[in-house]
Amino acid sequence: MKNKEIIRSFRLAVSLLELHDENPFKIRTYSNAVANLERVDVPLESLQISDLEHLEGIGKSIASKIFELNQTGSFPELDALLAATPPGVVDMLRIKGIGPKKIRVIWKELGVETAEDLLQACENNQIAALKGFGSKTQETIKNGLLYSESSKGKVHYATVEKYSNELVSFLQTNLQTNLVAVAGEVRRRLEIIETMLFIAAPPDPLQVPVLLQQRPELQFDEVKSGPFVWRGQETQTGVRVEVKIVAADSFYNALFQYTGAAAHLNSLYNDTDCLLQLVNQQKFASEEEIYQQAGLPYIQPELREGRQEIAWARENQLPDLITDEDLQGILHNHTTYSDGAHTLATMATYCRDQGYHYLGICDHSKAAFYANGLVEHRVKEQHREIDELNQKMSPFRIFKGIEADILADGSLDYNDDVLRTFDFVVASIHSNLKMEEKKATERLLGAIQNPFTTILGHPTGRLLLQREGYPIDYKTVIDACAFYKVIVEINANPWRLDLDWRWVDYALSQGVLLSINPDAHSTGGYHDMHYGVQVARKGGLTKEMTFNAWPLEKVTNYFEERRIKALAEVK
DNA sequence: GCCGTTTTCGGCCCGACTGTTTTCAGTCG
Repeated sequence: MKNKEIIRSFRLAVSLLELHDENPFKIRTYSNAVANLERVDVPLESLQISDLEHLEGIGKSIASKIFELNQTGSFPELDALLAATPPGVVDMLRIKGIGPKKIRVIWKELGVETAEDLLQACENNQIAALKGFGSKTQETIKNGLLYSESSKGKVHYATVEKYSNELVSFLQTNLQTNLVAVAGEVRRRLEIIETMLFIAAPPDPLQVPVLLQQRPELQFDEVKSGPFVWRGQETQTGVRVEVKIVAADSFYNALFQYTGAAAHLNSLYNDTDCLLQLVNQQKFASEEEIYQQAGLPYIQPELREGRQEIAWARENQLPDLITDEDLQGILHNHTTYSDGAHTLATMATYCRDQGYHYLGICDHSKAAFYANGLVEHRVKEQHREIDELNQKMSPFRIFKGIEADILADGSLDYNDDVLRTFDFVVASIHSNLKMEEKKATERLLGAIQNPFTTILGHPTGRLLLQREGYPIDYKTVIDACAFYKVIVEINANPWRLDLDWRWVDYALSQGVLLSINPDAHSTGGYHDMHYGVQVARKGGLTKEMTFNAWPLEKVTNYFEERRIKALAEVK
């Protein structure tokens, strides 16, 4: 069992223990164990019970539970807790804004055991009438339910990327043709995927369902399928799968038609004709040929959303999109100083060995107590270690950064004397996420105006498919970043991808630089940068405007100049 | 349930906010 799955099981156990009103100290122990397990960087399944017991926060009891999880996929106490809880109540734990205590009340007092009943209870005002509840809590629950309902069957792009490539290879190999490709949302690199769509031109259409039947993870939906379309579901993720079967000479027409969003296909490429009409008129031997026929340069799939790519193409102004290989360094990363899994030295070495030239360490600041945020003397300690490593690892460079919490009033949680010791500062909101647009925007503006703020971190705090970000006035925030020369982060974590790519072109139009930051909490986290690049490309981001695609020297100078300017301002 | 002893019991991480209260419990990060 992977560490992540083990941790997930214990997290569930924590919630269930809370739900069943168990001893709070026992709950705290489990919860501590989760926090400690997150920092373990060896596979837990490789450890014996005696090794497990030596881990911090893990005693005899939890050690044997971890061991049993590995053997059987569960442990008796978890099974017992699950058996004592209706599945619908377990699902309710996912709703943001209410926790186990409130769920317990709803379950016990009202006998609500499913999401449907819960929604009904909200509609009937039964929730608001409960002791300790009110109309706002009821509204929160209702919104949470509707949000999770709307998230059903949807997954993050990162969840399907590898799988969809594998399925293409599988079909190509077994159909003995190269004419199989990913289309649709996945090819356009949308951050959320509802359907994995494939186009295949097999020698014999009947081969496709036969082959797909060999895949145990795929469930066939006979009713929705036809002779030239296979529809079903990938059962691990619940995401829909669709394979369109076409003749070889229609392959590129189909690929084109099922890649672009409707708005792209319906766009006029001259004064009278749209791309869809064009592609219905004749057969093409490549997508390049289609655009050529339309008198346009080739448009990358991720841009085909029907926004302004046609206008760009018509003026020959298509951006030269950023690539994974363009990135020179990795900014905004955590270490064991705060809530990361790997030490500073490990994070630095791995970064260098991946071929990058610089690393920005941005552990949590002191207000983030829950994440072991750095109080002032630990900042100094970290800076000493960075100095030492920089000596050893030169010309590779570690920048002293911090992810400073933006407090409720828009100020940062260190004073200027501390802020001045960093090479750069990523300012992010982590607390009080429930805000009106005006308050959230003003809070961000406060941070943007701080002369020490270098980068604005995950601007909306959203967690895709889990919670919406706080609402912000994007234009005002981006305009302020332009005015105060603050770089905007594209947080590359597949759950965040925040700044949303739909605002990248506006930021660029205002001259705002963007930085693709993984927010890595382990060395593996660096690889999330790939997802950041994907959405950045959708937004039209170029190498020139990607801050961490700049070479080391240029980045060093930028930080230095900004710091000097900040020091002059606060004097 | 874990830990660290004043070493087999007793104590056990925060701070802010919200929504509900009318002094505080629940939730979040």
